[in-house]
Amino acid sequence: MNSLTEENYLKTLFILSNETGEVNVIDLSKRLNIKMPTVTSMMKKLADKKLVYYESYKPLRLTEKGKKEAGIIIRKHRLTEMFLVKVMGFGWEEVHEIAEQLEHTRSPSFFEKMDEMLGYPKLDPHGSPIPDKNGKVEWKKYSKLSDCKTGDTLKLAAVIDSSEEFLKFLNSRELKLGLKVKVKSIEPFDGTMVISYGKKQSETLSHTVTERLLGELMDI
Amino acid sequence: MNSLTEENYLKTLFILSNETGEVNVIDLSKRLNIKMPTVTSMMKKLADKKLVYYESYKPLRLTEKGKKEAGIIIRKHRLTEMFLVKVMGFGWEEVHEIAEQLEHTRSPSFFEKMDEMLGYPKLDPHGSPIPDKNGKVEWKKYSKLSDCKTGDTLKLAAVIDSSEEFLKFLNSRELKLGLKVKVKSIEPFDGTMVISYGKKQSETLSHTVTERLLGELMDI
DNA sequence: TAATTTTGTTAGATGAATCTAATTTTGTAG
DNA sequence: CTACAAAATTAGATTCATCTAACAAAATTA
Ligand SMILES: [Mn+2]
Ligand SMILES: [Mn+2]
Ligand SMILES: [Mn+2]
Ligand SMILES: [Mn+2]
Repeated sequence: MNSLTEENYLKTLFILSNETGEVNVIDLSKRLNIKMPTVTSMMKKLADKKLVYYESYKPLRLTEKGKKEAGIIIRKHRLTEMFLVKVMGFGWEEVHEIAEQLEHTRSPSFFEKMDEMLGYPKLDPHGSPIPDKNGKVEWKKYSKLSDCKTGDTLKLAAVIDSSEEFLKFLNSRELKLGLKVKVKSIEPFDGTMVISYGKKQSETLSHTVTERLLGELMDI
Repeated sequence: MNSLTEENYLKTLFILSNETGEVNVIDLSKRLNIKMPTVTSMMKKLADKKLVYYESYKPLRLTEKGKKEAGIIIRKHRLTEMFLVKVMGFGWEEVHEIAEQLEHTRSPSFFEKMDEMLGYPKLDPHGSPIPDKNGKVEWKKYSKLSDCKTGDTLKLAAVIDSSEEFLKFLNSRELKLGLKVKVKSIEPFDGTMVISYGKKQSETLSHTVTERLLGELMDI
């Protein structure tokens, strides 16, 4: 069995790999708020457990075993988020922190039951895919709103950031997944966008916001 | 904030105090499966935090602060058990181990929501009272079935042991809380009882079982 | 009361997960 | 190609929670 600490390293390494391809010690260190020497020694420990390939000064990579275990933790995290929203009535902005804790619960039947009650969902409340019981996951390739051009229409499908602050901001603008947003103009200097969606005729979003919104580009 | 480890000591000390009055190092040690020197040093630490009164060779006692914190953990444990049974459909024999983990979750709103969904229950699935938000709890004084005499009728209200094995045994005999059981005879040698309840005309229970069953004595 | 058993404490060690400081390796910019 | 900066590693310390071994106090038994 892996400790809670090890689980957090595995999960974060898995997610970073899918975000950015290569993951270096410093990346994990920043994401986990843990100093680099600590990360190095944990990588050696995980390598001993055959969960990570580790070679000094080389990028960090999960083994197949590591990917599987990480995927299962992410599964538990995302099922929990879905459960908190759909069954318990939490807002999507409230669930990430709670799931961060519950994801370490050791009880297959607890998550089985959630899955069943939810009707075997494929996505979490933030649009991220829920890995299957073997930790396997298909990552859809969405476009970032920030990469759209004037005139494009994007159907929002996922957020890149599940923090309470960001999601509260989206709530305040009535931005939710499923909405079709149209790019009305882009400020060349800093990428600020003016968009329209639903009843909103023109809403201004900073680049910081638009690069955290993913969706499918609609033709027309 | 207290660590998960500290929380388990507090909770166990609280429960043992109410079970047996005085609690000594050896009692906590046995209940937690932790060696006595470890318990002693943890008691010193909790005393520094004003959660426990500690004097060498004296019984262990929680301070008011300690009782409150312990009560709140027990509240989370018992609300969780109730939630697992009533909302998620687990059997009463399956929930203790899961609650043992979830009780350490740091999220007041998570337990608020459970409480709300359950309609502010006063008892957990094993008949134990759920402490209020300040950790206060009223322990009802029930009679043990093992203390009953031939001819007595006891309305089952709580079990003393929430382990999966014991509750599965009760399930196998269709023994549940709320049932009225009548003592038909008692073997003087070892206290084995023959009882009747529901459709069962005569069921034989060992002392080990009857001393774990609590209820209210019915007159008549 | 004296001997023995039980309970509790002290002392010192260990492993997990973290840190800081110092050093080394790698990458980059002139 | 050298110098500097960034990234990574090594070495050594710290804190938490645990253990074993040795000793001491309290309780029980004879
Ligand atoms: Mn999340
Ligand atoms: Mn976590
Ligand atoms: Mn329980
Ligand atoms: Mn616990």
